[in-house]
Amino acid sequence: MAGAGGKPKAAEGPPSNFIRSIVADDVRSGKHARIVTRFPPEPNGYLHIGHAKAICVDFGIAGEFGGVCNLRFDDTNPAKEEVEYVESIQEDVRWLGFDWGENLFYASDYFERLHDWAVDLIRGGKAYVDSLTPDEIREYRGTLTKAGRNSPYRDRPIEESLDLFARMRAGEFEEGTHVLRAKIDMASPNVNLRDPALYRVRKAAHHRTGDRWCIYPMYDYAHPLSDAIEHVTHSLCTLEFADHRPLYDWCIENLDVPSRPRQIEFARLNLSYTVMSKRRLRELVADGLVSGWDDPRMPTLAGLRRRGFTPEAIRDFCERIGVAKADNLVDVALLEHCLREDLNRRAPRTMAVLRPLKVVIDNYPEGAEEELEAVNNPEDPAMGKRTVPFSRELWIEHEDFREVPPPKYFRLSPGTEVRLRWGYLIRCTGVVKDASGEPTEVHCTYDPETRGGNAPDGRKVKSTIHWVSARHAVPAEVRLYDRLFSVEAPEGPSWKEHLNPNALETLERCWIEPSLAGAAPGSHWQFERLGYFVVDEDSRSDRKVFNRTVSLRDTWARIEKKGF
RNA sequence: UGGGGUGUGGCCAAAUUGGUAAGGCACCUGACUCUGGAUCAGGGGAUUGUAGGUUCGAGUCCUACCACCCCAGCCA
Repeated sequence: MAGAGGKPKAAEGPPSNFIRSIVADDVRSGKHARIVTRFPPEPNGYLHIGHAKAICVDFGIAGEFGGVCNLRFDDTNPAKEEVEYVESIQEDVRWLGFDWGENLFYASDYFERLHDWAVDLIRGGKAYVDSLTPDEIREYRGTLTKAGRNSPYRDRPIEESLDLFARMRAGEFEEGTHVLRAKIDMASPNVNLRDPALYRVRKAAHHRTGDRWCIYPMYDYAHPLSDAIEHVTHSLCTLEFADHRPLYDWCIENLDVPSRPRQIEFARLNLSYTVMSKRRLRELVADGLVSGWDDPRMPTLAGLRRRGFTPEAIRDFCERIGVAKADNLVDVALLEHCLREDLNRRAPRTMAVLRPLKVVIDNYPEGAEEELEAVNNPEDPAMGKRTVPFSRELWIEHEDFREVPPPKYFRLSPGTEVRLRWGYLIRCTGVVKDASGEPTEVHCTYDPETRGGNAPDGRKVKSTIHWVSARHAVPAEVRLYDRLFSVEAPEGPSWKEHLNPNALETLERCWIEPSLAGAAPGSHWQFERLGYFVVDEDSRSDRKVFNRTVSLRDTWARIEKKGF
């Protein structure tokens, strides 16, 4: 309780945004008894983190106001859609942490009703069958600055349109010969209103309706009506559909629909150092530039999941970026921050050596070994302790030794003493090098009095390094991932030239501590001082593969970068 | 040159009816530390696209201008 006179603390809660305000107003005014939104993916590709933003907005708003969010597949174009995608999309939305309950729908569920409404439009003189060719239609449409002209078929008798439309449905016409158009205004400054197509002939098998239909509704017609059928109150979509809103409203106003949804547009997410369009992601997959939709370098949810991202981190990210109407390019560093914050809490710490360098502790008895106690997560004592084996020969990280240490380098070098994490203090006494001068073996002595890491005489050491006992180490493969592109905003026709060639580095000869031998695929671990890693599905029981999800913040890397 | 949308510190993004620029990320410094991790404390940085105007007072209102994004699929 705040003391008398204490200033009221600003209410913590989701940051305000314009959509939340609109919905809150509508709830307050009693306009809607219950809020309904929908997430309407087209099953023609995998979901990416841009979709995650939309999902969080759609489900988030509904959830906040005690409403529901439907998952509705916008499957009105059989030529591009596949069941593989409807399945992956459901998996990804569920993985992200959202539940549509019983509300799984398909626009194709409404084809019959949509068709009947189209007939109503024709009967009312509000739509007509056009028999111009696609090229002619384009020509008649005019340009952005010049009005279009009416099709010669625009005023054909209603009965004739009705007959033609019925025959389109019956499959009597080939694709491109006839199309049903709304009769609106060929001179509209908004080209979307220049008698937009409502139905086209498509003789392709649909993944749900098979070959029952020869005509398919266009997005601009199917979407508002599907929303109305589902009693969606707020139809949230991205900015590029703002120009379509008048058409969205036209459909609703000209038909006897069961409810009046409202479309609201917000800016889509752009992330630095990656691409976000399905077209480009599909191209990366098709060209073999990545291993698939779930390549850990991809911004797809499947890729991020395999990379080791958690749904919690992604949701947190989506909340932090906000919702507005300005074009944006969000720094991927924010995503990484959210990830580290989540993984720091949940990932047990372990030790793994990625680029091994042998250390021999000369004064440690040959053949001896012992178990050292290690804390699993200093952030969470409940995660307990484990034991790690120690012996005379160890692997340490190659970069943790420098024969000639640069300024401010605190790690091992001839004469210096460091702490082995959870182990002893060791002092470097010598180094063995190969013909090219590369260190191959470092010799040290240990101080038996420092077991566990502390010196009885209180002397301090400037650095603690990780290690793995050579005799006990388990071999593993580690895949180091980095950002997919080397430029912030890969654009233009040559966008693929900016792919980061170092986005994947595979290390085949890594050593992990024995406790990691049974790590389950998908489990998250911190390799101390290195980063967060996840067990990849490519792992076999005798050979684990780890993906680096994200590195730890590396102050030394920054010092070093500035220093030289 | 038509229509729609947007412009707030490097990147996102708030700001009840105009009242005197939140917060996060990034960056820098210090403290602490058996991860150069985490954590904590502090700091730099905005004439709110520009120019005018209204007002005691404008990011919020008015005018003009500039910049950027989207639209001419029988894609979504």
